[in-house]
Amino acid sequence: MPDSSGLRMTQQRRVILEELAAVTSHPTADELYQSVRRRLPRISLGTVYRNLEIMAQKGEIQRIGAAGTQRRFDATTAVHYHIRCTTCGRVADLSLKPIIRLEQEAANISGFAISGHWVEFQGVCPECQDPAQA
Amino acid sequence: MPDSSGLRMTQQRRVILEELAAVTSHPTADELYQSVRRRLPRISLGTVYRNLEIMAQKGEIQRIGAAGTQRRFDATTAVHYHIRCTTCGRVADLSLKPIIRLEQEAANISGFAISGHWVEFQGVCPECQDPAQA
DNA sequence: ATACTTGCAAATTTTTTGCACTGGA
DNA sequence: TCCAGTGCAAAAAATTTGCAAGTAT
Repeated sequence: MPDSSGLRMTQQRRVILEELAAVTSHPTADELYQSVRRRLPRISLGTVYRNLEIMAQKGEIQRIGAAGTQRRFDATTAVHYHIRCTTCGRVADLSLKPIIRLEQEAANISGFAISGHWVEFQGVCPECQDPAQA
Repeated sequence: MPDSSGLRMTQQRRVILEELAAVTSHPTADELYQSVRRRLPRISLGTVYRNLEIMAQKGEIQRIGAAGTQRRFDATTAVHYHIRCTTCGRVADLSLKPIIRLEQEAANISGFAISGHWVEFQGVCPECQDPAQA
């Protein structure tokens, strides 16, 4: 049978992807819904959830670890590192060269077929370290 | 002074901590509730949530990234690495020597006061790679 | 045309909270 | 004592799902 991926590039899917790619803030499904809504007022939150889930499954986007309570997403599937402020909860990207070698090591130890990895640093951001300055 | 935290070691807190320390499965609040319940039948789910939250805040336990939908916890606060099967969702510990040097680098780049970091590898576990064998 | 997708709404699941009572230090 | 902590229950938040209608391919 033809067409194994079976995914269609609908307007909703495209806009969700575009909005996600446009920010570096690792939005939650609801945050994304709010911004997508400005372009597609009739889109539903359910559709956003469904698409994020499907695309994450297909590896087109990345589901990142819980910074807080909610699930967050990232359009950059390439391995990259995050840093989270334990005080204000902000999550930022960190331009640190990923250590791919680690994946080989992890594969050897675990027997898993490694597809990627991600790293999150925890700490207190400059603003929260010095409240007066903020 | 000895204890500025103001935390009391209640029976509930102690049992939650013990049960969490007894497993390596990084349970969700509800899973933990189920096991704590066997020892303290009258404990409430709310209490489990409250304690996990408080202890995570105090750094006595670790809140780990969303492996799936729910928040998960880990009694080991030392930096250690996880590996998650993208097929079955299982999360396991990985005995890989943590690269503390990374924290220094991250601190230099970001200006954050780094308190820790964690790494999660994604991949397919041996069982899921070969279903017939499992 | 076919069957993947959507919007809507209801249902679930997960987490938080108010409150009066309890128990640890 | 006295206030952090608890159980309970209700509320809020987050996520999923059934279904009829819409639309990429």
